[in-house]
Amino acid sequence: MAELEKNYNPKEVEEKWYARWVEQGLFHGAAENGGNPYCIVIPPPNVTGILHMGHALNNTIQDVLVRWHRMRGLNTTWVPGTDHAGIATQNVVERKLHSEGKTREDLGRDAFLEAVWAWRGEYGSTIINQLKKLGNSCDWERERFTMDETLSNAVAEVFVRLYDKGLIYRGNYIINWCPRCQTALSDEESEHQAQQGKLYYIRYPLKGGKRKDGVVVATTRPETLLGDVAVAINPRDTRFEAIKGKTLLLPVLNRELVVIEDDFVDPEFGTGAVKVTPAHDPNDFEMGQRHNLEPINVMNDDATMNEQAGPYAGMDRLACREKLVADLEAEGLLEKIEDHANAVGHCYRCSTMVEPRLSPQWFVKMKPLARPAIEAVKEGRIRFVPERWTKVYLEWMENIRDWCISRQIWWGHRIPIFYCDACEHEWASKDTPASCPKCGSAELHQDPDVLDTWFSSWLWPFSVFGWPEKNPDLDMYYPGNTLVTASEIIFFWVARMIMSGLEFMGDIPFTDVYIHGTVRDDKGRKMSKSLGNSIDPLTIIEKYSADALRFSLVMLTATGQDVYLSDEKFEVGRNFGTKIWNAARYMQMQTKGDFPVDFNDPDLQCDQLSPDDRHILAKLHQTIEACNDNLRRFRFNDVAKALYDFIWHQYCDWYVEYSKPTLYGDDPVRREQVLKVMHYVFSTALRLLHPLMPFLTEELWVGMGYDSVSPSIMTAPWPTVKADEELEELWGISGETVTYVDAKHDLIRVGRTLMADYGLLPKQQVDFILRSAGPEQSAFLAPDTASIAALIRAGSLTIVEDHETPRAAPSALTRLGTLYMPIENLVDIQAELTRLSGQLEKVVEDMQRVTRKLDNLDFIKKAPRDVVATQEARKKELIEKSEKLKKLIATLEESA
RNA sequence: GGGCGGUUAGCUCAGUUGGCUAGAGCGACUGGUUUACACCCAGUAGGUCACAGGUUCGAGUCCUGUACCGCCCA
Repeated sequence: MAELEKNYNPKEVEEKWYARWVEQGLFHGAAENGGNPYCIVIPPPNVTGILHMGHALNNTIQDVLVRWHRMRGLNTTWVPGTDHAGIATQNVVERKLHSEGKTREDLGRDAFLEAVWAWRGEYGSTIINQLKKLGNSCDWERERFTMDETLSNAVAEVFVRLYDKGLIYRGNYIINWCPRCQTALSDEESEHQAQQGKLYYIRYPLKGGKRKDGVVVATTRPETLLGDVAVAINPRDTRFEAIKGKTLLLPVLNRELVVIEDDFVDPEFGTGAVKVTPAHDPNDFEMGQRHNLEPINVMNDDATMNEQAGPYAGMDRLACREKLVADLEAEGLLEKIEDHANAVGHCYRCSTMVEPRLSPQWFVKMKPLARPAIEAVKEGRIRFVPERWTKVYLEWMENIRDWCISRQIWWGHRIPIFYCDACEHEWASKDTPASCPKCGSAELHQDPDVLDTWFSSWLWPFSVFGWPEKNPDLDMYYPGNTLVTASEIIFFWVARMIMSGLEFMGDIPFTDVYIHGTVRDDKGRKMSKSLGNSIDPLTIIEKYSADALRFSLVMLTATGQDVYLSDEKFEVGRNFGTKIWNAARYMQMQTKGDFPVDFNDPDLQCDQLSPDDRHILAKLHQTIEACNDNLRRFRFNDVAKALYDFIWHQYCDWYVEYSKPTLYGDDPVRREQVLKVMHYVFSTALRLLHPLMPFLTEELWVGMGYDSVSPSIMTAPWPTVKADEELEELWGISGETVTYVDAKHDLIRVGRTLMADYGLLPKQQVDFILRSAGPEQSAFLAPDTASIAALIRAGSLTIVEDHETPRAAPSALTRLGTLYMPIENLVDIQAELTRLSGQLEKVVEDMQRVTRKLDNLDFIKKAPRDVVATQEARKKELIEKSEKLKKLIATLEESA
């Protein structure tokens, strides 16, 4: 056993162990090892990503699960990797090119892609290296990238299958267009942001009529009126009889507009008449289809106005809005402008305002895929934790819309659709064809677009294992067990993985979806680079250690609730680590040299165990049970709390303190027993804590010599719970003993409080007297007096029987008896009377409350028997307490 | 507009099937150079459980409504 240093050095320790674990292949799971599998696939971070607290929380939870199951002996793998983040990565590389004065068009497609791969080679493992700093026990041999050959193969395979099945189609619909990224986005990638906008009321004149004969429409986007082809009213709205069937004139352009009647129009909104712009609004598009209207697109790709916008051609959409509004006002056609709160879509990658726009894109037909995925969750084959997310999932799935999967960028999986230039045949093919299967022409071209990154992510649970190729890994690890993620990604990813798993594997991808909270700053704001409020996990690791980061995060994060963080909050974890380190140092000082511990068999002598030994053993087993229970229920903060309380308060505050007289004493038999108990308890606690604080626990595992039985704590067996009967038989642990020790702790606290109240210091060696509550208590107490006195920091403790009457002294009631602190010339009788009267008052109040309950016949009749019994016992206890207090007060008054 | 979450000690939050005498950490205050630890030890103070009704023998917990904060969807 190497001597532990006075101070724990996390940085050195963490680097050392991580390297060794990887070197020894401890993170790797393989099908050929057999056994029961446990598999988690990581939510792949963007290859452009930088570690933030959300990742830290997400990965810590996964690592806790993985380490726990690995210790339980399951064949465990946690597959890591990154996704190629099409838009984000392309943006990064384009920005870089831009700074060199180049565009991607200057390079051409192939050279540009080479540049992206080069960028990925240089910077793509940043986030992976950061994940390693957290201590994640990912199966690095299985690291995957969504653009890897096998994963790309899976993407093509899936595309072709869906295309041939008729579930992928090309269509001209309104999509979300990002003018900055110059690509289509899916509905999920357009983030609605609330903003204070304006509602413009614009008069559309009646053709051939007077100015006043027109109709006023309200719009939030006046610039789109240039693409108007109609004005719509609700057929039941009687206010517009005068214009039904008439023709209106579009302001400025004087285009002729028909008046249509459509149920979609909400008579309550604006004036009840709305402009119809089929090329720039999804609802208008549908109305246009119903009424056979020809859409007019008035914008270019970059959201400048095109030639259809007449005099506004070439202007940016917002500049156009400004100019147009001014022109309308000049013409007297602007009735009014109102403030109007609305939500506008923004690009999830660059936050540019999204433009709804008519455009030919590729879509996946989702309804058929959704059906089985809805069933899987409804039937409970997949479970959301916390459960409330089930509803969110089902709601979305039941109203699912087709998925726009084409992107007008270069970085990503190119759509495997080929066109014959000769016969215009269109088909999907995994491999690049040499000729048209229909007419044999070699004049072919491939669709220029690439697929949405999520179109590869949704295959992740099986593509990482080499699907569609059949292999043992896929058999072993699919379906996986738990998916750990945040709520933001339920639609993007979780729902789609369930659909793809069922469609292509014929089985669910995982059984549990654990949704953790969002990490926020201490003011409740989402952490973001632009707000500058992020806390960098690496800084925290530097300052407090990865273990501290992990433990604090888990301790602070209640199941599924958002967590508010600030720097100081990580002190909890650091302090806890230091506490454990010092407890280990204490044990090592006592052990002096190697002390063999077999954690499977602590080899204790039952008849040599004290109540305190039994008490800590009982609490340890309660803690194992609490850990198991809470881990199973994904209640990680309760796991952290149970361990914190056990190690710090039960073990360090009580047991270690209790051990001192024995370990510094001269009874070799007792000494050995206590040391064995300590090592058994400590080695077990370390294993329980390992998933939360992997580094510290490994360092101590080896440092304390426990590696003689199991070389690494990572692969040491997870502690097993012993049943109460077994504990009793093996070590004589009974409820009575545990109750006694709990009561003893109270007694000691009460003694300390008396001393503190009187400002007495240990060096004053106060002699306490305890009038025992009865012979049973006396029997328990007899061998403990010295240790109790030591823990109170008193000079001595004398147990006396009931009939003896101590003289007036500060005193307090405990379950084991009445404690007196007889001190010469120090008693302030009046102060002591006040103190005791205060206590009596409280007892009387409690007694009244209990009595009121017990006097209530309904309570006696209807409450369960044990609840009534508890109240009766409590009443008895309170009566005794009040009598004793009265007696104490009387004694004091006599001596006053 | 629809849905979800939150409101408990000065702060951050637990509180699971109603039995609570409402807990923890941090902070505050008092004391402490006890032979593991001041990143520590001992002790103390601090709560109308957002508000209003209801159900119940019994409500922080269940139901209805209100207010405020936050998130998601339209």
